[in-house]
Amino acid sequence: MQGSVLSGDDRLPKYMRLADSIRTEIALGKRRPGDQIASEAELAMHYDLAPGTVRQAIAILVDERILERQHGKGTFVRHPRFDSSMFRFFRFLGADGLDLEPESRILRRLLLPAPEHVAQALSIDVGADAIFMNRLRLVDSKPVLVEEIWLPLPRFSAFLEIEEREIGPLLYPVYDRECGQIVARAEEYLTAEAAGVEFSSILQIEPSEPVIVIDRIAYAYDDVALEWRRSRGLAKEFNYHASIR
Amino acid sequence: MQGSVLSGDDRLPKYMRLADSIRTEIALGKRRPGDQIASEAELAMHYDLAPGTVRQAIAILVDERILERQHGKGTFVRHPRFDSSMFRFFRFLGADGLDLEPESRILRRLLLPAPEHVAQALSIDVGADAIFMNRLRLVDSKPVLVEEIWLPLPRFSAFLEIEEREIGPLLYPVYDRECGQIVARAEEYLTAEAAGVEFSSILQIEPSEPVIVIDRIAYAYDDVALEWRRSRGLAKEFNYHASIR
DNA sequence: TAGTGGTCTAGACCACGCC
DNA sequence: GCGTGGTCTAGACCACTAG
Repeated sequence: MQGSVLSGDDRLPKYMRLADSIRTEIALGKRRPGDQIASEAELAMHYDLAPGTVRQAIAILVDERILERQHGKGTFVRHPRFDSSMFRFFRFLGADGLDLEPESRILRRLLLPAPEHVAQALSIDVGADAIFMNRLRLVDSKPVLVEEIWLPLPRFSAFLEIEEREIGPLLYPVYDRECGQIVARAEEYLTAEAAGVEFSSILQIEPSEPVIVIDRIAYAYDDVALEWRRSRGLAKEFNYHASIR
Repeated sequence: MQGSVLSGDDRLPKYMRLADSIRTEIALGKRRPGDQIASEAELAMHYDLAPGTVRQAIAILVDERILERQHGKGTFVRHPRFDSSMFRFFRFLGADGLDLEPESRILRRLLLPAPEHVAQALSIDVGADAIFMNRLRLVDSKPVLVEEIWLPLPRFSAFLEIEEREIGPLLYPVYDRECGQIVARAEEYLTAEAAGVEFSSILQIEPSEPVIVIDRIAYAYDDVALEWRRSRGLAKEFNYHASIR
């Protein structure tokens, strides 16, 4: 049992360096969502650490929602599942009172020069070609959400080639399957404005009606920005809940 | 050092029962924000626990933002300070580009029968008398926020007697000082709507302009609901940020 | 029954803040 | 120098899951 050595700055605590090491493995794709990682005892043996130190490292990653523990089974790379997270903001109820996954209709998908705010978020050059996509989300054939989505090249070049019928309402599984890009977390910025002429006609409301605007930047495990998205939805359907301490 | 015994359900882990016990002490007011709690070694001695078990208990309360640890100094009851937390949503910048604490002007303060949604949130009877307060918040003498605030009786009866000039822009310190009520956490619900005639005239905007509506229920350490508040502010000034994983 | 994470013990030594 | 929390060790035993 040749004790492997922790890499990284040895002035850092061992539990941090072990957490970094596991996080990096996941970022590199050596471990994928759903995979089981080595048991605490195995990790302790492998890195020549006390069990408590290993637990501390895993606790960090559980807290970051990168891993999840299942008592009696093992520790697993967590499935990030917030593609349909607009449900955190909007409730789309069907006739039966149940949540509906809005249908998706792609209006445009093409290469365009990235505007400044997008380029900056995605760390690409202003004016460099990027994939732009315009989607409409509908419930009962009624539009509820418009999305503008930007994806950087060459990371997502495969995305332009996919047939439209292969793209369902959930994009992040497509990014993973077709482009090998896993979205691990996101930052969202929220505001509200009057719909205005452009979006009121798309959303079939009055130009003066308020819409919620949600900007989202999605990141990979290694903090590379993968997607910029701006969604506009009817304020009427919007309700957000937050706990503060 | 006669070993005290942990109270509570002895089927629960000891670290949870210790955390409950400390939390209860704070809820009862035996420990107040800013107070230092016993050191880990003292707690371990007092309850006849291993140091690691005590650490685990404290970690829970640190995670709940009830305690905070300061290396080399001790562990303290945290000061909940989110009265001015509208800053998490709205940025009110002065001419110098710095954050401003909006001034506060009380429009009304009186006893009224509680409407249903308020009564439910505060766990009082519908129609029972409660304190209602209407405030306007201003920056550079321009209105930016209107608030409707409800407080339950008899808990807050002293609040009606306070002179208006003693009530500053921050209410929670007043609740503590004058009524002995400490706000420990809150739940917020956010939506947007057109201002409408009533609020557009107060906020000096067009009735069609969008406003953000934030409902907040504030709770004590023992989860008793202390305050119901609805704030309306200019959507233009609003920007909210959230990280999701 | 074997293997996993969850709880708990009983320490040692280090790093920090303060006097 | 002293008391605090932070890191780390080296285990034991319990509770849960699965074959």
